[in-house]
Amino acid sequence: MTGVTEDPVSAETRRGRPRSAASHQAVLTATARLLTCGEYEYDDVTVERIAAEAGVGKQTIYRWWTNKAGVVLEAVLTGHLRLDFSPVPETGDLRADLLAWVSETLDETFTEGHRSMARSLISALVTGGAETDSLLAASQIWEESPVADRLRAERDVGRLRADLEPSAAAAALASPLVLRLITSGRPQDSWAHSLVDIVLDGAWAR
Amino acid sequence: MTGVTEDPVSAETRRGRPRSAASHQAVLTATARLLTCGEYEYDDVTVERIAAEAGVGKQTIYRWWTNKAGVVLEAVLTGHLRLDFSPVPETGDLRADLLAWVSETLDETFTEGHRSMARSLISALVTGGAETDSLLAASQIWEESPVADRLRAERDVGRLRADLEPSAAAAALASPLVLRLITSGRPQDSWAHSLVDIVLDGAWAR
Amino acid sequence: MTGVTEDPVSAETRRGRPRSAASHQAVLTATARLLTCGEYEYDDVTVERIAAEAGVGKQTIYRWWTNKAGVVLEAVLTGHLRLDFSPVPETGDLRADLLAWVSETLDETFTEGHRSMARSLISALVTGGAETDSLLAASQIWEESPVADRLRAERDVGRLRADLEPSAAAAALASPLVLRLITSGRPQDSWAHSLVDIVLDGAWAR
Amino acid sequence: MTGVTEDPVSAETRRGRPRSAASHQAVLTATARLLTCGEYEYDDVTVERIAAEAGVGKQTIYRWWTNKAGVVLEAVLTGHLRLDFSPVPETGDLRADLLAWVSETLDETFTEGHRSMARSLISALVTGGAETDSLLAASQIWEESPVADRLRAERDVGRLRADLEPSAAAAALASPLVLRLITSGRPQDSWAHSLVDIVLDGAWAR
DNA sequence: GCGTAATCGAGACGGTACGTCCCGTCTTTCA
DNA sequence: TGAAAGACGGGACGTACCGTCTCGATTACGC
Repeated sequence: MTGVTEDPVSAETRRGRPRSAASHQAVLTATARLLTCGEYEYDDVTVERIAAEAGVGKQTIYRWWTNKAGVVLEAVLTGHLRLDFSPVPETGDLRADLLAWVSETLDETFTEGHRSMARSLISALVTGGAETDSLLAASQIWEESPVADRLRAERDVGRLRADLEPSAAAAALASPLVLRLITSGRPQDSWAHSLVDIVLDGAWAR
Repeated sequence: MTGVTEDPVSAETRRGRPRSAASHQAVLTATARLLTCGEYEYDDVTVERIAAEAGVGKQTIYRWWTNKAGVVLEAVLTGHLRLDFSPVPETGDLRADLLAWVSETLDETFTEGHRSMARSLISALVTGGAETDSLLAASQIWEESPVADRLRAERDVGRLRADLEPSAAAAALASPLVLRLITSGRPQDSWAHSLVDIVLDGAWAR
Repeated sequence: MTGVTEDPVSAETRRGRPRSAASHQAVLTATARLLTCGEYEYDDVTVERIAAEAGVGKQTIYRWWTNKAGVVLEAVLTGHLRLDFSPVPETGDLRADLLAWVSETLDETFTEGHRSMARSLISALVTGGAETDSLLAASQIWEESPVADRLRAERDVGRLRADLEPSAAAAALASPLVLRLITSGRPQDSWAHSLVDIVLDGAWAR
Repeated sequence: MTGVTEDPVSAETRRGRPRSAASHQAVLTATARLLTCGEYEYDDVTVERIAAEAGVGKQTIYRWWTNKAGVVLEAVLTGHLRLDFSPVPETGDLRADLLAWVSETLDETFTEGHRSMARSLISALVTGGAETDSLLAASQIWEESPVADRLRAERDVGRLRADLEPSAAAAALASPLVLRLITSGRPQDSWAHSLVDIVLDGAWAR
């Protein structure tokens, strides 16, 4: 969407003060819009296109970010572009909840829109260089995920091992899904359920 | 393994000069050589450079593959370019072996060379479009990993649950490492060890 | 007429399958067809296109000619591709006849089809190298033109100077038209008529 | 002189950074330099080489001209690249002067360097398409030639017919030479002298 | 009448230039 | 005076042809 948007907010702010904050926002929302519209992959979303979509000069983008990866990454980390992990259901039965979450996640995210966004995020990280790494490092992505939160809660009420590292467990569960998401196709449900079994029960024979 | 553009119909009676398998191979080995020499990242390895290194015309590359990503990906999947996972030690103590493997993997692969290659692989996947997906889908990358092999062996002698899915367990262990590898910096050893505990013992309190 | 690369020695005892005269003809007619259809300029008529149009292998063309210029030139010189100079009218009044011829030539040839063909011929000469030069040198293009014929006839009956070189006079009349044909647009009739006056009357004041 | 793609409308209020006249000039001088240095023919002078020689991006060339032919043609028509016709001697004897000029022109220009440049010019014309035609149409190439100038002067002092069209006479003299220049080899001096006789004396018997 | 040899159409080969697109920087004009 | 517009130098892309080469199939001649 381009021409129609004469945003009243940006119209007023344009007067006395520089539009800087408005432009900054416009870039992030434009980036999110382009990436979610389903028409463009990461590589197709050029800086020029973002600038045009945001109604912003290219230089304005380079004033705030070092490159496209930074823009995309900030769009993700600030929530303009959500890699929407579903919330974990709360039936009281942890295994059933996790199984439900995995299934839902697979169903929800194995749509082209979500895959494209995940790829974009990874691309941004991969091509972004050192400063994007630090951006992500500060984001505590696993620690704040719905899965980690749930596992932490279960541990705190004693249902899970006291020495459990919730972020590690969440990573063990979610990382394989993410890798599958950006690479191969949707895995079998049985494969995903095995994952839950492993994380909960471990591999040892009893 | 033939190129991604290979057509089963053409197996009948192809007219004209047949495609040169030698050129095909030369491209893959040249790609591997460039990516391994430590001098170039994925983006620095241009199609023209590959062609020059392989002593091949650029058009020949585009005759076999749709783009650079396809070339790199096939180089990986055919083993010309190895993402060298360390072998798992065999002391008899599975936990100790996996811990050792994780530590070694972290040490070995968190060198710029390995990270670069991982980034290249991911870039190829992410920019490659649909046909690279199918290439990877057929690759059984986790099923063939040293970790999956070891877990399968342990299961077969009864030390691990009979219903264990080795590839899922291997994914639970390795995927988080891969994601860290291509994104943030080297994780703490303690974080990695938590991962081993989860995969072996599970999360449940005893 | 055989191709420029034809070797008289080889005509005697050639082994193997003889060259196909049919293919040779097909190439020339295909070249003429492509160049006259109005769709292609000289540069657009590639060897590949000629081969396809003629239903002939590319190598067959290179077996007979050294390059495209040779093909086009032979097509012209053998009459497959005619640079149709109109005949000169024969009313008995030389000046009127030449004026009429000039006007008709301008009208007829300043159509895109003819211009394109003239350009093609010139291109062939310009890009063709030494052997195409000799081809043309042997063709006596001005000596055989309708204008030269007419001037020669008039000279032989004593109406023109006995020492007149008909080919030079024809060149003086036709060359400016050809150059205009391949470069600028149609000249004024008055400009063309001045040309006739100069060739007939000369420039001296009387 | 502005480029062929220049648009009169754009003269009003152009936004953004204005086009660099310096780059425009640099391209033309670089083109002339390459074509004059004797090392390259028209086909050897690639757009990339021009850009490099001019210290200019390739895109900048395509921003001003539609193709290489346009560049070369403008270089010629703006005098950056001179098709150096010799000046006509001034002994007072017009016939002797023109004969001398013809001989000198033949000697001077039938060197590979001049032929190469003439071929380049013709190639540019022939491959340039419609917009190069208009460029040339406006160029008055014959009207400004040394020969036309001399003829005009002689007419103005009454030695040549008052109704003589100098450009037509110059064309009658020079065009045959140009055509010979780009096609066959150097003509006989006698042939060239016949040309002068025709232009001065005309063809009629006296 | 059977091999030998050169041709045929077809199309891939190593090259090279093309014209387009994008990067990240710069230089204007406008509000 | 800050930002939009857009040209700049640079460089990779994917396409189109060039002229050569290699296929299987075909077609003549000489043995």
